[in-house]
Amino acid sequence: MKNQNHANKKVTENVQKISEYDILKLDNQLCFSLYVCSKEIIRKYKPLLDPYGLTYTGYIILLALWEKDDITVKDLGRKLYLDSGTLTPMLKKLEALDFIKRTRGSKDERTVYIKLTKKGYEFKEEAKHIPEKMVCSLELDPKHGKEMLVSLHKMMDTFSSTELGE
Amino acid sequence: MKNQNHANKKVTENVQKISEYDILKLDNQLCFSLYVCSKEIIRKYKPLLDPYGLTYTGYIILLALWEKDDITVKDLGRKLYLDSGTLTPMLKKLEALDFIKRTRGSKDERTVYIKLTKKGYEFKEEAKHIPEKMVCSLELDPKHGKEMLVSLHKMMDTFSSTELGE
DNA sequence: TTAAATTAAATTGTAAACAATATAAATATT
DNA sequence: AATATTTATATTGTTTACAATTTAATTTAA
Repeated sequence: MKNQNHANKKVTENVQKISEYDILKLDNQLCFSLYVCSKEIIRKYKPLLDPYGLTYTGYIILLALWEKDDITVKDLGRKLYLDSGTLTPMLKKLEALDFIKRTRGSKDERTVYIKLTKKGYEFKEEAKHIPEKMVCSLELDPKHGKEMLVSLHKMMDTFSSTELGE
Repeated sequence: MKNQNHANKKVTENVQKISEYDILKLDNQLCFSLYVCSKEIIRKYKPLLDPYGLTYTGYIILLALWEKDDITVKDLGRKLYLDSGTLTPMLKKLEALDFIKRTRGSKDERTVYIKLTKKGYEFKEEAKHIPEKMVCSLELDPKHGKEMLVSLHKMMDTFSSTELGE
């Protein structure tokens, strides 16, 4: 008990005075660390994707298509949180690289369907090794990684319900 | 026991077959959710920062300066994970808005020191309300938020040690 | 059935970010 | 001291991303 008291006192001494401005400190800002981590991880992807002529954005488009092929630009945008202003040029590039094919819907001429080509489909086999390499280079504790995923997905749910709502 | 067996069987039926490709699913990719969350949160900052002529990047530069004023471009870049290609034009803009002042070091003419102006310093008072509003709009469980911060900072440490190392 | 409103994708213009390079100052080497 | 190397910032060119607008097709309302 005595000991505990003593310990507490020590802590109190060392503890920094909590200011009303603490909320403005970079280290306390979730968005800043999300922003830095995503940028830096995407930078780490670069050397792994470069050999295939892919950028991170091209890569996540393929990830989406491997889960569900033959999807409209709109649905792709909903899945990836990207709009046509970003997707249209990106998809043209992926088509030029022969990963995908874009075709106007016959029933509704406004929609454009995105389909994987043979090359695009088969690239999945090669791509399996990309996340493996990334996990290594991040030296991330898998348990914390999973917890983070859960929290981030909760957050993402609030985004889609407010803005891109259905 | 019998019951449990039965339950297990049911679960096994419902459970999706785990494939070697699961690692490629968007929902399992940490980077993708970091990327989406940071983008979407930054989007939420926009209406809060617009009235002051600030972008998110300008805002985090001010956050850094409120913690430590009179800092070189290099140190600012280290803190914010940004390079001079991004910072130089950004800092010129902040100077034009009279938030900061840029002055060449007298001892070492290569360095540029960034100092808050009166307006820049006083804006801190106003800015206090920005993160408060953000936290609300994110409806984030504070406990999960803190856990996430810890994990993200661990990750950030690995970035700086490898690339920008000192 | 025509006019108005909505929708999907494309386009245009702009800002952020980075890679690569340039410039100029400081430091190290010979 | 003169040259080479390193360092800090600036510049240039390119890509990603988004907001805002346009175009064309579809749906709704009159």
